[in-house]
Formats: sequence, C-alpha cells, structure tokens
Amino acid sequence: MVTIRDVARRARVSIATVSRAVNNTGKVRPEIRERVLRAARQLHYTPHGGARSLISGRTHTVGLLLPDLHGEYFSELIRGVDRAARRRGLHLLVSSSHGSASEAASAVQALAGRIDGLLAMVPGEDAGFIKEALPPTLPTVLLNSRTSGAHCPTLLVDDFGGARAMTRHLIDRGYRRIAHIRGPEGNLQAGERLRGYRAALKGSRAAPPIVIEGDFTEESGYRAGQAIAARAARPDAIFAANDMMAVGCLVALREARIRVPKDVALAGFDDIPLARFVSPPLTTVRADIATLGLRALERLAALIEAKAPSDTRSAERLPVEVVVRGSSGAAPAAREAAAGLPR
Amino acid sequence: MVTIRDVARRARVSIATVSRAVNNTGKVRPEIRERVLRAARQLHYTPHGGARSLISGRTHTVGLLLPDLHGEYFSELIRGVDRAARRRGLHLLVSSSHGSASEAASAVQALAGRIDGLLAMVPGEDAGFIKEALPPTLPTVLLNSRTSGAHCPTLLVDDFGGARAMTRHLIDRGYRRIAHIRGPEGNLQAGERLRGYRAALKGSRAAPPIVIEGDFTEESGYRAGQAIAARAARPDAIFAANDMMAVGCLVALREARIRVPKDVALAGFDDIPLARFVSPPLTTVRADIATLGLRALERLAALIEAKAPSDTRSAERLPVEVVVRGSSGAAPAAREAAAGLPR
DNA sequence: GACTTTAAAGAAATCGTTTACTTCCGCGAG
DNA sequence: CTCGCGGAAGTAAACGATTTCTTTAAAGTC
Repeated sequence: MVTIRDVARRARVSIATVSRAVNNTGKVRPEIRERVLRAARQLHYTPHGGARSLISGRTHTVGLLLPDLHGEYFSELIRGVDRAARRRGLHLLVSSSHGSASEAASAVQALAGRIDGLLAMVPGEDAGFIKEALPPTLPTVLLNSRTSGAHCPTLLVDDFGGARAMTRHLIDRGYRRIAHIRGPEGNLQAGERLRGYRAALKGSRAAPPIVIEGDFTEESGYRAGQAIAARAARPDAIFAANDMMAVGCLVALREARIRVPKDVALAGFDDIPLARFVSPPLTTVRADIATLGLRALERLAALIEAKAPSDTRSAERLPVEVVVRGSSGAAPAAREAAAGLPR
Repeated sequence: MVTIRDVARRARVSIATVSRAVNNTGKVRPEIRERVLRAARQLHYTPHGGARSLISGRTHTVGLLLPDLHGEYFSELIRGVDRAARRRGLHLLVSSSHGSASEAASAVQALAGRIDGLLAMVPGEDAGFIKEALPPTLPTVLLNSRTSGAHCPTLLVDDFGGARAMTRHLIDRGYRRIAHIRGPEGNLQAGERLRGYRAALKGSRAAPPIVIEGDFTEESGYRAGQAIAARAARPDAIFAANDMMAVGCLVALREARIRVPKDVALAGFDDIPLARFVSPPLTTVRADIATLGLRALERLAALIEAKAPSDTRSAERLPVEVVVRGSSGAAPAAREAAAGLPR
C-alpha cells in the first residue's frame, strides 16, 4: 500500500505538507503543491479512510438498516436516501435481511463502529432494541418503526390515515361488503393499515370487517384471492394492505373469472410503479417512498452536524394520497400510466 | 466516545486483555473475560472501525458503484450482491448516479480508501478510467462493462446472444418487418443488443433493420411507440432493448388502438418482475440479475482473499433465456404470473 | 543595517486498536 | 530446594493520517 510517507519522499517534502496540499488546507507554495499532487498521482496515492476517521472522528458514512431488499419499495427508499446522501457528501453503508431482533441487533453492532449515523427501518412492533444495542451518542433516525421505551426521531408514512381514506373511498363509491387482506402479524405498518380500515368501517353504512390473512408477498395475495373466490358470500370490494398482495389477488381473481372492477373492486397500498401497469390499473394509496428516504437522511444529517439531540417533533408523519384508477371502478385515465413516470 | 481504554479501566485490566476478550483471541481467564464483557456492555462500548482497519489492513467492506438506482434492475442487482456479501461478513458501500466519467472517477476515489474491493458497473463504452483512478492493488470486478486498455475481471450478461435469440424467435414466429427500439448511444449493453438484432436479421428472410432511438426509459419507449403508430408502413413486430421501453411502447400502442400481439408483436429484454403483469404479458429475455450480482461479489471476494491476480478467464458471460409470453403471440399461460414469483 | 513580522515547511503528538514481546506467578520435576 | 516451564496479563510499538507547535527563511520597517 502506498502511504502519505511515500508521497512525501517522492516529492521531497514532509508528510505534513503532503496532507496540506492534498486537502487544500493551510498554506502551500503553488510550486510545491503541484509537485506533491504530481507525486500523488504518479503513485496512485489514496488516503486511508480509517486513519483519517481515526483522527477526525468522522467517517462521512451513514448506515441504512433494512429488513429486506425485495421489490421496488426498498429500491425507491434507497434511491431517495442515496440522493440526499450524495448531496451532503455522505456514503451509504447498506445492511439488510434481518429476520429476528437479535440478528438485527448484531448487524447494528457491526455497523456502529464505522458510521456517523444510522437510518433504521424495523418493521416489528418494537424497535427499542436498536437503541439499546447502540452507543447512546450515535445519531439515529427510525423509519416506519416504533419504540416502546426510549424515544427516537422517527419518520412514518401515515398508514392509518391512508388506509382509512382508502376504505372511505370504497364506501363512497357504494361498496358495502369490503374485505381487507392484511399484512403480517406483528408488523407495525400492517397493524396501522388494519386499524385504519376498521376505523373507516365503524359507524359507516358498510358491513362489518372481513379480514383475510396475508404477509405482504404476492403469493399470499394470490392465496387470499383464491379464498375470496371460493367464498359463498363474496365481498364487493377488496382492500389489500399493499400493492404486491393486490396484484397477486388480481391474478387469482382473473383465473377464477371474476371481473375487476365489475364483479369486485380492488385496491392496494404503496403505489409501486407496477400499480399503473396491471390491468385494470390499480387504485392505491400513494406514499412517496423516495421522499421519505430523502427526508429521513436530511434529518439524520442535521442530527450529525448539530450534535444536539434535537428532540423537536420527535415523530414526523408523511402524508399520503388516494390514487383512484380502474380497479375501483374509475374510468381509465388514458395517459396516466406514462405521464406519471418521470418523477 | 467510549474507547477500549475506558473499558479497561472499568474492568481493571489492560487494554490488551480487553481486546483479547472482546475478539475471542488469545488466552483470557473466564472470570476476567466475563468481567470485561460486562464492562463493555455497561459502557455501550463499540470498537472504532477505523482504528481496527488501520492496523489490520482490512475494512471488511466492498464498494458497489452503479450508474443509477432507478427501477427493479438495480434493486435486483443489489439484492444479489448483498446476499453474497452478508454470507461472507462483508459490508456494502453503495455509490450511484454517475453521469459523466469524471464524476464516476471522483466517486471511485472517495470510495477507494475505505474498501477492500470494488464492484463497478460502468455502462459507457470504455470503463478503463475506473482502473486508472484506482490503486493498482485494489481488487476490482466489472459488471456489464468493457475496458479498452488494462483488462480486468468482468462479468457480463450475454446481451448479444440474447438479442439475437429473441430476434430469431420473432422471425421463427413468422414476423418479417421487425423494428428495434435501441438503448442510449454509447451504452455498451445497448450496443450489444443492437448488434445481436442486426446479426439475426442478416441473411434471414426478414426485412432489413428498422432502428428507432431510445434511452432505456419508459418515456422514450412511449415516444417510440407513438412514432411507430404514426408510420406509414408499420412493422409487424417490435423488439425493445429493455423491458421498461417495451412497457412504455405498449402504453402508446394501446392508446393508438393497435392491438398486441394481433396487430403487432412486442418483446423486451431483462425480464423485470413487471414483465409478467402487463397485459398481454411481455415476451422478453431473462437475465438473472440477482445471480449476476451474487457471482460478481463471490468473484471479488476470492480476489480479496487470494491476493493473487487470478487472471484465469478474465471475462465471464452469463447465459440468458428467451421467455415467451403473450405479447409475441403465445397462448396465455394461466398460472405463470404468480408461479414465477417466489424465486 | 538590525530587528520585527510573516509565510511556509518540518517535527512530533495524537487518534483507538491489535499484537509481538515482556513480565509475573504458580506448579511440577529433578 | 531450585530451576524451568507455561499460562495469563501487561507494556509498548506499530498502523496512516491530521494538526499543533516549532523552526526557518525571507521580507518589511525604522
């Protein structure tokens, strides 16, 4: 490995001067600086990040802890986070696939020593263990997570409000027997969406809740669709807790020769890009995931720079929006599919 | 920050003993080790990664350089890389959005000091500048890239073969006027796919090439579709250089009341998850992107561990497969959509 | 022309670990 | 009883950068 010492020797200066020339700090005579930079280039000198962070106390890296990397949901999130990080000159250390809490805790441990801050999405009911495993000084922002104990700056999508709005939309459209395909047990977002669905039904003119099990995968949506097709008293509308399940359900309904939206209306949640392209296009709740990631990183960056706990407005809730398309009976909006793309 | 020294003080031992206890190296009496671990836990001690990598010369981190993070293509790639990295205890430093070569070069520079190896996808015609910007000792693997000068271990999708096979498939099905929506100028994969398309047409019974501009975005596919719809002599088949453009084209055709596949057949490339769900389902070329990423990381890991240049079989070409669905006139395979999902 | 001021470069301390080397102690063997 | 040996813990020297002090030299000032 070529170190600062090698560059110094070749440029016939001290290592201090090399440091100043390379980093553009302090005063260096232009002639010398040129000589140093030339030497660095010729030797392919690359400063050792570890040595640097050792003395400066900064890694210029933030960790991104995700439960999974499957599907467009996470890719959008990463994209948003990355954009904000790049803007601030921060690097992104991505970590994923954490089934159990203990697995996640050890992943956090491994991350902790190499980052200036952490962005964590922990879908379980209680994300408190993350804070426990961390040095208390490490700035942390949670995404779509909730802690029971020590509170922590958090960004959430308004799952409850979105689910309630969607259910109300279906009621307004005249549907009365509305089923819900729920997300996995113990998942915060799944719970909130279910709660929103229930809240909208309560006191409305619609029939009581019909809840069908699911786990956010397309496969489980497919099975739910089959179950619904086999039911004696079929619902007239289905609200799936996410788009992937709605798509799976749609396939099952098509196979059972049940027409959407004529025989049964269908709606999802998330507005993944795919939602616009299935037929009929899927009515869904749009949560701008990329923006969620972007904002989360900006909040984290502020925490890192300020060093102040910044406990103002600990949880921030991002608004969502009901997007009405063909699957809930709307007239097909011709150009919507392509027009929505370049966002 | 709490350091190893703080732990040592609290446990009333030397820092060497703390290091041994924490890392499970060397001999430590069980009683002492327990005392040390307890102290570490109570203080929320986290070893400083920089200091560690300074002495060990290892960061246990690899860089992943991507041109973009848009769409399922990259999310699949990251997923594959991540899985392999996790298996080997490596962390992933993701870097993206590199329009120009100089931008990419400086991004590589920033990465270089903090990683043990680099995985780079550089879609331009010549990725040689990546190697130039790097210390020659840093293990590097290229993805879907080509260098003119110094060669470098590379993994590629068989773009040429896939495009040729797809074009032949269309010819075999009886189509004669086959248009191609190409990817961006100067993009290696776009060029190869175009070449494959041309190669299949040459000497066949089909009409000469009809090439329409595109840039891999859905939007450009939409415009291409409009252009085709407006043509006097319409082709009877369209082969888009990737699925996103095929989908955009499909939307334009639908708006122009041109039926697929009845009036014109349509095919794409990549087999993104979305391809199964549009209607009609899209005939495409499947390249298993997640596996590509996984293999690339394994190759890189071998390079890192071996320290040997390992110039055996410098470029590895991954096979692809034509997936025939409804958009090229196949009978709709009922359960294919959902069945293909849990891969 | 001597003394003060200032710009530029070097010497050395420092950051938090790991690890080779040293020290200490107790125990068994001769 | 003494010597040697080995296990366990401590000491100190790296690792590669940044940065504070010094030092040096040159330029002003009177």
